[in-house]
Amino acid sequence: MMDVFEIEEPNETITAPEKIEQTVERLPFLVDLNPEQLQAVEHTEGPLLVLSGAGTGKTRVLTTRTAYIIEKHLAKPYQILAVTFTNKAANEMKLRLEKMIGSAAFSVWLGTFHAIGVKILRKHAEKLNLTSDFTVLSADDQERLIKNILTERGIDVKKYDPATVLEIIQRWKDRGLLPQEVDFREKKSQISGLAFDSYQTYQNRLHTLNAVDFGDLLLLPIVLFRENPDVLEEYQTRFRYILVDEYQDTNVAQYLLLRLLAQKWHNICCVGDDDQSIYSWRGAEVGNILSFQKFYPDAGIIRLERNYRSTAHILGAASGLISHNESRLGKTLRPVDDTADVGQKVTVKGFWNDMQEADWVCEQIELSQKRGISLSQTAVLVRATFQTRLFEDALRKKGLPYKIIGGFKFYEREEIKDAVAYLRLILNSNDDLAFLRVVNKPKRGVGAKALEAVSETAREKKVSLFDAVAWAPLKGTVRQSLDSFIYLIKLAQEKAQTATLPETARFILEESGYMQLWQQEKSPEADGRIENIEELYNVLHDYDTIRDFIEYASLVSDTDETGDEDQLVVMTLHASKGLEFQNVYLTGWEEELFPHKKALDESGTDGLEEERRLAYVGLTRAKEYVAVTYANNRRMYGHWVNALPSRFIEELPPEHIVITGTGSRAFLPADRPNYFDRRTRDFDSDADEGSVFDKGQWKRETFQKTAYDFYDRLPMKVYQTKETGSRLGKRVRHEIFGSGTVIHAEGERLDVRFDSGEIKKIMARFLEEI
DNA sequence: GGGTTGCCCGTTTTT
DNA sequence: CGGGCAACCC
Repeated sequence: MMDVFEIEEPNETITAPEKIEQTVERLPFLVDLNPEQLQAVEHTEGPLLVLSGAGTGKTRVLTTRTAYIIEKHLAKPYQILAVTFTNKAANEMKLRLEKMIGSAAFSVWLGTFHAIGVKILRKHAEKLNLTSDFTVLSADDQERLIKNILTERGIDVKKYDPATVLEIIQRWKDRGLLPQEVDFREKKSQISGLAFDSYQTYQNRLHTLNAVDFGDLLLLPIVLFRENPDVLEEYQTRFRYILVDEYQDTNVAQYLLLRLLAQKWHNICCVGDDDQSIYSWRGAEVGNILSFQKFYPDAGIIRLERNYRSTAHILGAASGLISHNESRLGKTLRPVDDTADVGQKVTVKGFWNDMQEADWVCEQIELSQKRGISLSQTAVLVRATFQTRLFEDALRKKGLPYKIIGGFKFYEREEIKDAVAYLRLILNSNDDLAFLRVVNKPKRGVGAKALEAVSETAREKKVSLFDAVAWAPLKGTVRQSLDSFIYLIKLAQEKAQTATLPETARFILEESGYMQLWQQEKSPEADGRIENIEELYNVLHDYDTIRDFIEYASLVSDTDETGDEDQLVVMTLHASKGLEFQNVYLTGWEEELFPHKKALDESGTDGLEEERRLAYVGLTRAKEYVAVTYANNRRMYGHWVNALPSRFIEELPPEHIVITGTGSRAFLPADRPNYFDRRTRDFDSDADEGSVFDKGQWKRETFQKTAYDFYDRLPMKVYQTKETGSRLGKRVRHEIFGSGTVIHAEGERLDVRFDSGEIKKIMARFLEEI
């Protein structure tokens, strides 16, 4: 739950840390640590990078370190910032911390990057010309918005995919770039040109909606800090210690944010594993971890290599595989105990086709279940979601209880989004996006024509769609049904004053006829949808206000799986990161599927290495047993495709694997070029010296603003005194109003006389200097 | 304004 | 093969 930040910290004076001496003699929780972990906990002052291999106890280090800082009175709980990527990780940490230090755990600023971002933004929203109740757009809201923008510009959205445009914009945001900061040379293709041209409009539109998107939750705090050094200082002073989980997955924006916050005390501890960086396609910059020392020259580095999870054979297989990667800091996983049983070798098995593969896996699972291995200790991992269907069928046939993870997220389901939109409308009837979502759901006879009339009126009167209904030129049934829709929402708003959240929700969904919509439908999914809404009511019980709930729902994508039942899981390799199982089945190890063709086509060697890291993640999920499988023939999109075993299979050291059945290596064509022999790989030859970061990893077109340019540029920007007056007289360009001259400047608010003669107040960030 | 057909496309997706 | 979506028709 998102109850992370509720405690207001007491306003007490802070004693300088050096003045406090160790008041706590024995910290019992330290005895469980191995020497490296202990070192990571005790090295509190100055930047520290903890390279933490899979299964080496990084969460333990993070939580213990936090507890240590508090118990040693180096800082108050509320002076510590601990960030994670997922809510799950944040909750886990909070729970463990509470066990160690009790309720003080709840005063630590502990949450996801995005939750921290939202918290900061809400507090200072007005400085960014937002109000503190801004909405966080969901992924589909974002897409609809960008689609509207493209359509308005007469772009054929069939030819130019809005999702791609949005993605390009997101990547810019991931790199901390505002519209005016994106280099025009990034218009490398037609589609990126479109993104370039739409980015500013997109931001303007968000702004009018009093909304932000996910990227903004990181980007806007940076803007806030850049433009308000006093605000930045407040946070810098507060956060004496910063801890970061999964550092290999941070993007540039997150890096910048951390850097800003850590600038005063420099006590930043980042924990991560470069070998598990699998989200570069989402904007993660593995460079953040690879060049930590470059950013923080006085940084300490500690390697955690003692693996508490897997057997020696599994570790050997994983280490052997990942050693084929060039771009890594280098780390070798060792079993904790050399004398322990080395366990079973990794099983490698090939099949004629995908169905046989699935059948075999399910059979094995059934067998091991009979031998006493619980299903919940078993995972089937796939590269792509379409593979899950096969296992679904096979498992159902066998009657084995299973759960497919991923794909359909609770809060992304149509019915849940609809229900949430109703709630949003009750919370704030000016929420135009919510209005649009539900105004004709169930059907109220409100079509495009009526909506156009309403939005026309809204534009004229400068009011929300909701308020515009009253004035809009509507007649007949549309008039009637819209009026009663408005009335119903108002009624619900009243009810919300006194009723509980589930009651309010039930009221609006029943009275609006929304539930009926699904009750009448006879499709097999309809029942599921109703169940989901019932489940939503359950979730709502945990919240006091719509606002609290919306905040939660907009930042959390899945219901934290309750899963007490003994069922096995089928999921993607990506989704498996951070989890562990006794037995793991790694399926579909075939060329083009894994490594995936697209990864190779789009990102070449970097792509291949990321795929290999994915394989490494998969292998290291297992405690005792791993089976790697592949099929020679696979049904894809209706036709049969044949495939070669994955090159990754060849990269597994022979001494750690056992090849069984038809899965002979003879399947590998003898004449296949050794295109994955790393010695023959085409690599940047002039980069033999220097950090890992300098090697081939960062071959980018020189014009592109790499993370580096921005990293170097940033501190200056922040410490620059505000250049209020200097903007006077500057020639600027605005996305919509065209070019003009700055005639008055008041902080970031500028008065611009546009060439059309119009004078407008515009925020500097919406302008581009020309 | 709403239902139906036919066409396109098909990796991964922490928030 | 099958879902999603836009053009198309009633």
